Amino acid sequence: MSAEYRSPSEQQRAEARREQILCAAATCFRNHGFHGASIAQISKAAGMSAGHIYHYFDNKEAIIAAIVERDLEYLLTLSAQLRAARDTREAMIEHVTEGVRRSLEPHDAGLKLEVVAEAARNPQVAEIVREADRVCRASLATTLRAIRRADGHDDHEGAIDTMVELLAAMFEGLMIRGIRNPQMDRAAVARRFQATVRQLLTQP
Amino acid sequence: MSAEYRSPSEQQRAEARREQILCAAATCFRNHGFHGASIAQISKAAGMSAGHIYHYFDNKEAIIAAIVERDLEYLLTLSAQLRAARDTREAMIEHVTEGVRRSLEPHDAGLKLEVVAEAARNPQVAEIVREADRVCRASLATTLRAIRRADGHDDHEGAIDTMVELLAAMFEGLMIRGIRNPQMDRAAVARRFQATVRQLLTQP
DNA sequence: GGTTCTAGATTGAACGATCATTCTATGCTA
DNA sequence: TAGCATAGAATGATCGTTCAATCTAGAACC
Repeated sequence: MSAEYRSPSEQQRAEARREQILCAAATCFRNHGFHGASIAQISKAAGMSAGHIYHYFDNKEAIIAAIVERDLEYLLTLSAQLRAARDTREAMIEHVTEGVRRSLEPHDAGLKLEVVAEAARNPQVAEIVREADRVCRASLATTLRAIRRADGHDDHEGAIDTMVELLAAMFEGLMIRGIRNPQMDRAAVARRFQATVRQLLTQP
Repeated sequence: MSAEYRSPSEQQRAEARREQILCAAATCFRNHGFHGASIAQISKAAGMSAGHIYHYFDNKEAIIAAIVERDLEYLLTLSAQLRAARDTREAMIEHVTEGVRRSLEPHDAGLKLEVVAEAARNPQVAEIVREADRVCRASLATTLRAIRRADGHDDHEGAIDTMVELLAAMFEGLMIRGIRNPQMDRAAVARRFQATVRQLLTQP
């Protein structure tokens, strides 16, 4: 077998191994934080030796970076789905409940907050996070513009971007709320969010 | 000097020492995270030996807990100030700009996100955070109820709590937005936030 | 088809650094 | 001189990372 050639099954196997490490690392990071989780813990969770992890990742930072990069696709596929809907505005408003539920999922929220906190102090992570956010904002802005145009509104450039920021702040803030106040009335909050989004989309 | 008695100057000195440690620790936690910051770093930043820190705090966790407890008063004094204003509603809307500015302050936001991320995994920190949040929510709810009553609205119990959650999510979410998208148009976002808060307060 | 060979997969011990914490000795103040 | 404040060395654990040794699965040859 030459040094360059890799059989498909070998590539698959390597990819599966990487994924195995990333899943284990995500769990450890969620439970102990980026610096609180050790390679020893991650390797145990991934069911392999500590040294072997270094065959797939240069160092611990590279694992963090890889985890951050994985989480981009959800909002993109959502945005595409909404645009494909018959009535994009109502589809989006309809989807608010699901968005609230997702933001309150402690499983997802914990890791995402960990990532943002790390981005606040680690320039390498910050760059990845900001690029991903840029892509998501652009996608959401396109959807929003389509909705507003369909309703006959002609917003200037910055107005759409500001709507995107408000929407993002609401749902990202909800991740924090879920941790700070786990007893909140989720159904009532979902309804209030829905009403607020509707106002935002339909205002003159 | 008896074991129990402490002169006022001694108490002051001890309190100043504690504060010195907490300030240094806050800086270190903000820059490196809770687990990334070491006692050695904190002691160097505080200008004292590592061992001496253990005269004032049982362990590293106790420092974290003390830092979390310090950050309660801002929202409480704000809430009281608003209620003391001639027109509480307009005072609150007026204050949105300042609130947006504060949420986007990376200095504050970084540490607060670090605290919330820690609360998501550390039950001891979670308890402190949730109690502080409970107090803040109650205070904000009182202010909101006063505004709504003054305008002749009679909201049922849960409605006010849900408004509080939406407001909190917006401003706490803005801390995340400031990290994920530092280039956002802050003035435009502030205006949009102001309009949204106004709609929230004046709706039927 | 069975044997040999080989190169990547994998392990676990070893490394030096650093961690939180403890302890002892000394400085200082009243 | 008594007792707290303080420093800094010592401790044992654990950290991220490296490395030499072993395993294993398939290619090559007979």
